[in-house]
Amino acid sequence: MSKRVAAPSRSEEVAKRAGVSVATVSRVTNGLASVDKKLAKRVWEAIEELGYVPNPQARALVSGRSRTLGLLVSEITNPFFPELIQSFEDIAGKNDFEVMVGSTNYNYEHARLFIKRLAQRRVEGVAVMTFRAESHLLDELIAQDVPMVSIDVSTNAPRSVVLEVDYAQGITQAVQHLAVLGHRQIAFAGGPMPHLTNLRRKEAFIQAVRSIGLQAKESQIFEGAHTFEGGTLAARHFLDMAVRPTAIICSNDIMAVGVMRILSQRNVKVPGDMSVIGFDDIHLAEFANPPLTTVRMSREDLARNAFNALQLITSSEMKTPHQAIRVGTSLIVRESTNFHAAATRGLRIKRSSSQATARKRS
Amino acid sequence: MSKRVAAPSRSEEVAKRAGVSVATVSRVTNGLASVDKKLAKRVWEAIEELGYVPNPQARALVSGRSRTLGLLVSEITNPFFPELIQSFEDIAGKNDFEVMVGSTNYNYEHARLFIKRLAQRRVEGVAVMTFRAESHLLDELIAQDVPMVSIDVSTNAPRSVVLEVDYAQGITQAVQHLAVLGHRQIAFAGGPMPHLTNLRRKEAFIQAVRSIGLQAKESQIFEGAHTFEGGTLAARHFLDMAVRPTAIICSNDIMAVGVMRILSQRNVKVPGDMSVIGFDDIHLAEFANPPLTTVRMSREDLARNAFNALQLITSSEMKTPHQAIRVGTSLIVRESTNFHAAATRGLRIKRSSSQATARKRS
DNA sequence: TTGTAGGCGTTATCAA
DNA sequence: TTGATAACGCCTACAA
Repeated sequence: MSKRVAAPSRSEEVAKRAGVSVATVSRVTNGLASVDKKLAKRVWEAIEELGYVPNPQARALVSGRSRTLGLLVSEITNPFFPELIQSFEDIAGKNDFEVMVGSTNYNYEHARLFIKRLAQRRVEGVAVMTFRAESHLLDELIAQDVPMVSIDVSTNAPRSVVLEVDYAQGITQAVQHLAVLGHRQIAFAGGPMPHLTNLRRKEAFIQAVRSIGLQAKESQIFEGAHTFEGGTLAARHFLDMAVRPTAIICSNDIMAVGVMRILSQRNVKVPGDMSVIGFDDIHLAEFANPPLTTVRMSREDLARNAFNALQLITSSEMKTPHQAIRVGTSLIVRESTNFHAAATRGLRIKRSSSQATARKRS
Repeated sequence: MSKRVAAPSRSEEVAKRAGVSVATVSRVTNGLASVDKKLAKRVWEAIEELGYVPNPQARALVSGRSRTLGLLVSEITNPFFPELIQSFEDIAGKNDFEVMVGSTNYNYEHARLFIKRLAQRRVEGVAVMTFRAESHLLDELIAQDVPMVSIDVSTNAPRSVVLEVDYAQGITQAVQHLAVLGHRQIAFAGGPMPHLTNLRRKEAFIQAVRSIGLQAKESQIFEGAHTFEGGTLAARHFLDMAVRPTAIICSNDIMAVGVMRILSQRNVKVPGDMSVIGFDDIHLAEFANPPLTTVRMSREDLARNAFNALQLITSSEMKTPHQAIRVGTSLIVRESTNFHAAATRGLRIKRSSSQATARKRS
């Protein structure tokens, strides 16, 4: 109820008011059982009246725990990340942790500076939520011996955990979804292959296509940039092929939007003439025209798992080191995919890896 | 060069190694002039060799300064904010401040919790970068007597500064841009008027329209939500009017995208049949089809001014209290605006507020 | 169950 | 200019 001004009160004042020692106040605020109920109540009242809040700096100093976590993303302005940041901060906040958010901006120096600040502030753990394997960065963190969780790329450092994204899950759903709609010429527009995540997405695609008995032709796989322009290039490539694909899976939503722009310019209707699928499920996907069918990678899952992993490492000293945590992906069907007239005759859909009938296109 | 592991070194170790006292080490790290050059050099060497980094918690404890700032936004996932957050963190980081980022999520309780955490962590200032006048929140902050900077809504608190966004600047540019293109029936799709920012945008529009000698008819002003759906509603409203506008200015980019969706569905070409202008200049604007002409409110300006204001309050005790800082807006012309065939005959464009010739539409 | 007192790593005050 | 040393606010043996 009461509002103090300026100088926050100290435990000593609380102690005085409650007629106990500061030690008892400390015990109460830390929930140690060994406090007489009556005293505890008096202390809580004093705390309430004074609006006392323990000084986290003093706490950190004596306990050696900063109750601060680091979160490193690629760019805050990349629409994939805000939701991840939000989720991570929420769960961290609920557990009384603050989080320092920083970005690599795809720039090693920029990232290094941030990591330096993390170390200075004595963070208790860092979540490296970037999709480029910045192994130098990981090394830097490892050298500081700070608990770490990363995506896809595992390290052999003792206090680190990796989040393994199951790209295959969602991409397989995407391919099967298209197959059910009658598509047999399915193309893939991927990102730069040096990056592990893109390689895995591509491989998941190839795997998925084969598993329904289709071939994964080289010409139907385009390697470009994960950008709008990358999408336009991919679209042009596929459109100019002798045998046009009837569907394009992009390894990123923004590429898909680029693809759709070119299709629109060339008067190729989506989804009438061409189905398009994205990856990530950023906001943009929903507002695209038409709304984009896409593979969702849940930022909430990523964040929660990252936080929990960090807690695990810090607390239980990890009996099972180098443990990997799986994070799923799943298809979100919107309006950019549909039946394709020219590719109607049935395909046998199957989930196992046994043989399926591949057919020639007429 | 050298990498330590685990336990960071303390100033005492540095002192020992350099053969000085901890006091001298402190003087060196804080750049106090009164240190012998030779000694200082020895200290720096020791610092380097040990990889010593001052413990910020201890520093904060004794200095009473947390070197932490708070940043409150509406939602991190709203594409307007990430750039603002990024800029704010960058400039703060460069000045050795950390920042705690939180969101209201348009939910008072959620915001209150965040503010509580800010107070607990003893932030030295808070930037309230939200566009709804959450005056309760401001009061909460004021009660804690923490330096504060807010947008649009000024308080009479001693240690607070307001950032006055000059909506009129960009909106006037937008209206004049349309006028030059021959538009005379210009409509405005605004957000909920209870919010000061929306009111100001609308008033800026009315002012701008009048200043070029046109009337601002009630029917040409739509009040809706700052959402995609809000845009669709606005578009329907305007499309169904007896005298259709030839251009629509939206007080938000996402509305503009909603407007364009309906236009596309009704086969109204943008910009051929209808020009559309947004507000904010979020990423989405660039990727819209066609790319959206919009009024940009610079997040970088906002962030920089907010940070500087906070510094000002904290340091110089502000000789001029309740000072307001102006932040400009400006038109970014892309492809959603153009000449309108049916509205060709010239308008006299003028920048001053003198009379202009208004003409009847034929 | 409670209180006393030492220490966490710095900075700031005072002598020297 | 430098060095002891007392804070800063809290936690945690250890004693009572």
